[in-house]
Amino acid sequence: MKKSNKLQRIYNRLYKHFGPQHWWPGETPFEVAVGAILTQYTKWGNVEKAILNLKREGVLTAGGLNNIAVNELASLIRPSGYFNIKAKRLKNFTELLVTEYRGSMKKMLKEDLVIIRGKLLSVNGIGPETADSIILYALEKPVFVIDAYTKRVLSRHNIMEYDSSYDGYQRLFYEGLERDRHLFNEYHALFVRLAKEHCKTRPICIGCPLDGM
DNA sequence: GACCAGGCACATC
DNA sequence: GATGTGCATGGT
Repeated sequence: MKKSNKLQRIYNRLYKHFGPQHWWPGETPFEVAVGAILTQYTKWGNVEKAILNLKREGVLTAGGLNNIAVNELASLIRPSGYFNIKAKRLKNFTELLVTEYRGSMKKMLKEDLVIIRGKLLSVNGIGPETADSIILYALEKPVFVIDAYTKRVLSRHNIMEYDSSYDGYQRLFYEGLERDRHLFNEYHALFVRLAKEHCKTRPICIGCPLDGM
């Protein structure tokens, strides 16, 4: 069986088992991008509390975050952890958005995928996973997001060494699948669901729908 | 009360 | 290039 077919078969199995995941939770592209930064090494439930605070204060916009004092922003996002460093990261992202795209995610969306990715990666506090989450889930362009869940599932099932590089993981998907943003969106969300329910921190997966593949 | 969570930058060798 | 460390809250 070719690798490419295997990746597609895994996707088919997961989709049949779990159904569509409706990602990303967020009302606007800007909110999705903010969530991508806040969720760095942090549970989503904590991020939701921070986002609610930003909404309540009416600052969940490019202009809002650009104008608020960094220490005030830090206190609002406190529940998401690492709040001082993340406040700076949100400021850095917003600065890029304002200076390069007049504060508009729609304008950002119009630029070439590779150029956008390079600009995001040049922002202090945005690494490959955060950049790709923004590109896939906020801008709806086809990149595959590699996170701790993706790595755990693929390594548990002997498809990749856990410590392989980010690019190495991505290549696996780019070589094996159609470059389709709907597919990449659903696939990554399904990995998260699978990891949370079956491939937990313990060194084996229990009741995994991928067993026997 | 320990342990973990959807990273990233930076220092050091 | 590999390895180690700081950043911090909230749930289990």
